[in-house]
Amino acid sequence: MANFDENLLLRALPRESLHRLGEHLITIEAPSRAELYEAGDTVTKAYFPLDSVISMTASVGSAQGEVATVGHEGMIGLPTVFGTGCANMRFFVQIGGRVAVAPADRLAALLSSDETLRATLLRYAHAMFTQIGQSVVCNQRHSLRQRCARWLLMTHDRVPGDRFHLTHEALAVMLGVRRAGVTVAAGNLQKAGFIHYRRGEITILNRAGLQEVSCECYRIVTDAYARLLGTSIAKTSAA
Amino acid sequence: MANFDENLLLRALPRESLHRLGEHLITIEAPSRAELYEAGDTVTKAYFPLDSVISMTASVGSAQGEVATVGHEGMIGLPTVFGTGCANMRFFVQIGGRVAVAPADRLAALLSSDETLRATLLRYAHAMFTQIGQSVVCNQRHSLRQRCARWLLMTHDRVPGDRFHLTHEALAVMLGVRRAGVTVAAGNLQKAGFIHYRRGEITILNRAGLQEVSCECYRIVTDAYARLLGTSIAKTSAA
DNA sequence: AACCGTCGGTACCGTATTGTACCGGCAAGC
DNA sequence: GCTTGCCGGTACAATACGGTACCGACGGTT
Repeated sequence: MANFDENLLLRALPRESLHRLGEHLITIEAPSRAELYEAGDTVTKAYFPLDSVISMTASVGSAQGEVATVGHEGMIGLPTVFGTGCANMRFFVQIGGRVAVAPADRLAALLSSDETLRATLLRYAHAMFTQIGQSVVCNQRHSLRQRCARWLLMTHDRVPGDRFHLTHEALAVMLGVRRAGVTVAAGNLQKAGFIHYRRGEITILNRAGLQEVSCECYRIVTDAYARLLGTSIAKTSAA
Repeated sequence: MANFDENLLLRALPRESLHRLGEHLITIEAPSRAELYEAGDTVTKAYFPLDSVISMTASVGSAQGEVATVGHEGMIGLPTVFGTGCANMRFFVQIGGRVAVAPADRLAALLSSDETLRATLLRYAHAMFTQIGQSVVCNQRHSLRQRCARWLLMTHDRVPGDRFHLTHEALAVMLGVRRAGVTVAAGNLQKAGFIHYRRGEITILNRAGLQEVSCECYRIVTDAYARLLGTSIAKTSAA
């Protein structure tokens, strides 16, 4: 059983549901840039991040744009919950770490018998809906600086500690902007003393400052997950 | 029973499921700008648009930005399907028309007993996921001109005939840009002979032309709904 | 110690879009 | 008939961002 309740979604399950699902869960180490599945793939496994961060992307021409970020507050494998079984987005490991994995068919079997499990995962689907919906308007209206701060806050909430591996290049892909654009925006945040960068290693120094710069979307989405999970996913202070 | 199968999602239901749900459905006339529900509202009714178009919006500061468009291919009331019962977006009538309405508690009761109904609406949720996810990256990368063409195509697919009521002002709010910006973009499309504008009444003249200008997102989302419904929602030619 | 790939800082110009404003035409109401 | 909104066309400076390119610095490899 171990530490599966490091995942807040699993932790929100009643003891019996978690126990039944836990039978089929194993913990694996997910290296950065590993692919969980591609658009069009049949979903054979459900993933519950423990301290890793997964990016969900959609294709735009030949490139990929980030649609959502998933960490210890959620799961990857909603197609199984929806009963379609086919992913229509790409999922890959943005920040390496541990992930709990279960076979999708086991999860599907449990879903049909365990009312509470189904209810919880459907409520998660709704929270995810809110997250993605907010991102639609966020990309419409908010500046690179705001979105950059938001992304850093979201990621900080999902990793242990205040440091994680992330290059300007990777962040640029996520935000759908140029690498040079991120350098300017992130350099700004660094000058303000909110973060510290050093060759792909970023340290969060001042969350309050980042929240000041970030758009409201950070708070809106965080609140939605708090309602789902009964506990806030935002780090309390850090640095 | 009447014409509820004007809604493609209802039409995709097996005869018995539709019959049971139809018992509780009534058709109403939804006037433009009417509000179905606001963010935070308890969902008491489920709506199935017949020939109207509903906009789902999220708040950005004091304004609202469009997240998704729903027409005869879908429904409004996913919180009931997810079992949360609480809307976290605003829904209002973008283009007036008829809507089939059922009490949310009746739908909820049917969902727990009717496996096929539940499966169909969950598959719809997945299609909606795809639509919103694609919109996230669409707003990241595509020009106003492309998004404008896409919006017009999507709306054209959801209304009867080739004409509908829409001001530059309303379209600007939907796309999250200035009214003057829409005037330029739409004027462009008009000069190209793809559409015709006149005081809030727009006529689609050349779908092929619009598809040429529009981004791929139109096709990707349309295909996702085609897989769900078993039939394409795109108008075949029109003009 | 030399090498090379990764990473980030900076600069240039072009363009899409914003903010703001003004103006003319159509339509409905008195 | 006249007025009053609504609707759409246009203009202009300001800005945010894209495309591209170059360069220096660090770090792992041999």
